[in-house]
Amino acid sequence: MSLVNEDESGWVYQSEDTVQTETSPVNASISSKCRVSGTLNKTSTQAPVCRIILHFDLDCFYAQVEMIRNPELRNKPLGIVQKYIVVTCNYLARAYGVTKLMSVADAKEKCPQLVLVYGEDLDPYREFSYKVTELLEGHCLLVERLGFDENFMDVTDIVDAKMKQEPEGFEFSVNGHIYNQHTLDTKLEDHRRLAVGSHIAAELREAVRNKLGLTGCAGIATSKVLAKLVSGTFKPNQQTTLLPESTADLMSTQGGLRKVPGVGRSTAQRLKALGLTSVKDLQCFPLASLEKEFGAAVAQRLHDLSLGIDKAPVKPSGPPQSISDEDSFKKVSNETEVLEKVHELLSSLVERMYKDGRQPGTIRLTVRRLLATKRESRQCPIPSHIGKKIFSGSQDAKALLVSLAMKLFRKLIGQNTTFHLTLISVCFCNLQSRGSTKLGSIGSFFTHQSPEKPVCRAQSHLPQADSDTTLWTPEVVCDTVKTPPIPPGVDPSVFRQLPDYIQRELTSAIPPATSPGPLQQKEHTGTAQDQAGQACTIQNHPPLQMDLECEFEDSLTHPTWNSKDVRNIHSQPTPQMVNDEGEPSGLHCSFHDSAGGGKHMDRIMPGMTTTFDFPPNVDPTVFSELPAEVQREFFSEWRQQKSVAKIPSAKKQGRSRPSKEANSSAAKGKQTNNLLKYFKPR
DNA sequence: CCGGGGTGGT
DNA sequence: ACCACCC
Repeated sequence: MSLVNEDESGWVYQSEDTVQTETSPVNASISSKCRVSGTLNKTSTQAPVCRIILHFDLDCFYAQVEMIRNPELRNKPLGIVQKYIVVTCNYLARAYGVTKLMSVADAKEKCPQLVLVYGEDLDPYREFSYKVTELLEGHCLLVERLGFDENFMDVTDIVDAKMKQEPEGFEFSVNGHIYNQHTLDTKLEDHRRLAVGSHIAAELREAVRNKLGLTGCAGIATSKVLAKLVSGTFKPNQQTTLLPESTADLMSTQGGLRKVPGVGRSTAQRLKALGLTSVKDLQCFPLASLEKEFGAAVAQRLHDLSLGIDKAPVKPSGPPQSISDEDSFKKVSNETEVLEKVHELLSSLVERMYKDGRQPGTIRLTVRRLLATKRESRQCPIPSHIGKKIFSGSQDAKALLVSLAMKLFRKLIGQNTTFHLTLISVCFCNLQSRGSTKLGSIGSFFTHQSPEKPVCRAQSHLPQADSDTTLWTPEVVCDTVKTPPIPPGVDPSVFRQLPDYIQRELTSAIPPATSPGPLQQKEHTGTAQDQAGQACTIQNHPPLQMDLECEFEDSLTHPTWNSKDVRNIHSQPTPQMVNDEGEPSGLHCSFHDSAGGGKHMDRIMPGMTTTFDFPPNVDPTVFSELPAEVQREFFSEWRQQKSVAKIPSAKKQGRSRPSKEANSSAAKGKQTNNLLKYFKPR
């Protein structure tokens, strides 16, 4: 990037950051702030100042999404599980000591009543994630995603605009916390601008909460690193503004170098080898010495970061650069199994790719071998005739891609070599926008939508009435409890440190000592090596989720099923609708999943008991012994029957397309009957 | 390092 | 193709 940027206003912003070499690094970080020297060619009276950067970080995002999808989970300690790992959990669970990336066994030990939900299918999270980004983009186009649950935003221009509007004697104030309780000095331009930024952040958080039902934290600062680091100061659902004078403090109070975004595991190791473990160590380390280890560019960046200096602009993310799907497992060691996995992955991928509306130019296959920490990959171009088939939704696409992927696989593994894989991943990249030329470079955002409709990058897991309707619980959850007893199993010191409303939620979550609903523990009649160490119930998450997943999956595996139907069906029910359906509710049956159930179910630890929405006339034991394929097919068909029975019509979602092969319902019906007969009705 | 994703640099 | 980084 060039040193000089010119923005629309005619200002010339020039970075002037030769400060690092100065005497005290700490002072440097303060004085260098975000100083910009403005040379103007327009009428203006003031020197332009620093950028105002916001960082948004949703609170335990996956857990929030699951609590929206199934509000019954709201007042329960909840963990989201992938394979045998609790990847995240809500705050109730955290109060019991459950943490991110804890094993299911450990988590259950900390919190026996922990409710677990499978989170291996990322579609719902991806969808909510993009909804958040899109909402932010509605206010300012400079939005950069970081993972699914964080966004940066450069609101400098909005701040500038608002500043101009304010009357002369306007009283500036900061919304939310100020880091270190530093006092706002309204005589300082930077302070005023940050104060305005804090109000923008508050508005945006409110919008996200009102429109999407999601809470999160925000950090307001003058650079991305600082905004990010400061946003975590007050944790759930709060925001913090960093005034530049507190920069050194923020940086030096970071636990270790690993806390600085940009310093990963390997960099931290190398720094440690140089004797550097704290942020201050790095700040004080001579740049020249750093350059010997890392080269000039990286050294400079690291040094900057240690001072909270981050010149990286907020880069609008736009639509994703790649779309991938992966699966990990204990063992895949023959080509047939590989073929199966690749088929599964591509089923989901092709559908996602189609909904995206772009055409992938490249496919990549990645594997991880047993005991290998490294991954290996091979990639190749996708012949454009195949790419077009994906784009147009042709059912042939998948088979062609599977054989392409298998060629890549052989290139990786060799001909008749033995192998033991623990992961396979397929990735589409080099995504090309097609058509819709008027929309120009952002065309990919909008391709394939009906003109008035913005893109559908995501699918349909959102509650239907999308405006301000109430799915989530209001802010005050339970006012009635004044001095709550501390729930059993909770560390009292931890408990007291929790925010008030969490404490209230926690206590209100103490089991009413009545009948164990479907959410309660179930015994398991353990089989082989019980990896989880103990029985646990994974919340079915259905009825809603099974509806969604089964039908979704089915649409991909069934050449005969027009996927348009699928979108219509699964976009229909809202979570509440499903809940109060009063349906004979398909008893919640549990069975050992070793034979597989829904997507990915077959790879869960053997000892785990799984709760499903289950047809009443089917013997679970018999069912569990069926091949996974058959189980899956059965489920989707059973679901489909239920859905068809109760859903009159529906609209919306996804790319609309010509309903060519419209009715294969007949075929489906037949298959269903064929499958159901395995279970001898009545 | 686990998980299922993503990004960018060489 | 791999490496680093992020969540």
